[in-house]
Amino acid sequence: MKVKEIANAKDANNLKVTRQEAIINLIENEHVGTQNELLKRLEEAGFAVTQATISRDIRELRLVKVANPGGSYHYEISKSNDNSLDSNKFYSIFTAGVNKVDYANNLVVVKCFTGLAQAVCATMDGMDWPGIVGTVSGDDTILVVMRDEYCAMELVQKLKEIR
Amino acid sequence: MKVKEIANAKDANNLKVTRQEAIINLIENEHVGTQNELLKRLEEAGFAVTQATISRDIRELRLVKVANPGGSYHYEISKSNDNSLDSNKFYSIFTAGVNKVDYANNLVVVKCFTGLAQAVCATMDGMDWPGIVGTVSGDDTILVVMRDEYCAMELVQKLKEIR
DNA sequence: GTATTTTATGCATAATTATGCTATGATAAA
DNA sequence: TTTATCATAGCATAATTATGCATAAAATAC
Repeated sequence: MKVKEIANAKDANNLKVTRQEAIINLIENEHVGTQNELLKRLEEAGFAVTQATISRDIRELRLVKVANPGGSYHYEISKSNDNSLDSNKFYSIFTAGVNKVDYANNLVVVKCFTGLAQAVCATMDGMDWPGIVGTVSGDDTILVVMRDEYCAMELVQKLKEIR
Repeated sequence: MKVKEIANAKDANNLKVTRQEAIINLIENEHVGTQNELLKRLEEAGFAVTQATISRDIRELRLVKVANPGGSYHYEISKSNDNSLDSNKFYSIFTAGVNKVDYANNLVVVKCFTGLAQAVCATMDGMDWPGIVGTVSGDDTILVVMRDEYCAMELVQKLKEIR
């Protein structure tokens, strides 16, 4: 295979990717209500595709159309995408960021290295564990409110196993 | 106004509400891919409406259709962090900002849309409710320490009424 | 090299969803 | 009471979105 062909291939491959990136950018920065609107915006940005392609992009990106309070619609990134947090990802963030885990009553305290609490907390929220009523995190500490003391104990046990 | 009329009014009013509750239930428990599918399920559950009505329900409930990894689609509840407070003058900061309220023991956890916890917390502090010992708020969660569990329960009840 | 498979996309159209108009019944006002 | 206003939902249809089929180009296999 010639070098130029490789280049073309990469360009072609990137085309879809960059277009999809552009789509995400667009819907994050303005209210796009229909695929045709998106089509026009993309055209302006130099991406000439048909509505069919955009429909497929939207499926691949798992974008969703949601109602505005006013009655119109706009596309946005599905928040359920963020939930696709596999345990592996959690483990690495957790082991990297957590210093100490303890509990008192129905409260679990997760001590993190400074600045990492937010990240670890977000990851923990994403795991959607049973028994968690809510979480607050500061700079280096996460406070996890559990339904009861037993849940707290269980969680601490689980977390200690991970480390 | 006669008693019967009141009853009818309430029934009529509840019809939409209970139907929408049924819709939420349905989409949470099985994969509903289209509004027609939903229509059939609702029929089975005793709600005879047309697709148009379902479309409107979906708009009101702000449900979204999202792609499954397999290529099909299903409806789900939007986890949209709608921070567009300004767009809706009808709602108070509380209804706009609060997502979920729960408690465990003497702690009340108020889950807010990201970034709104501070604002909501300030509003709550200003209300000067009885039984509140103190509040802490992170990015999206407020932790309210109550005098005791009974107070916590009461507060949660009050907050749920507001929403 | 050629053949085969895969990927991206357009076109036309099917499938799905949203909405203007209207009717009906409830609520509020006069 | 009578009239006006408001909310719900059906019907028909417009608007929007998804997809089967075809094509081209690229990746892979032979």
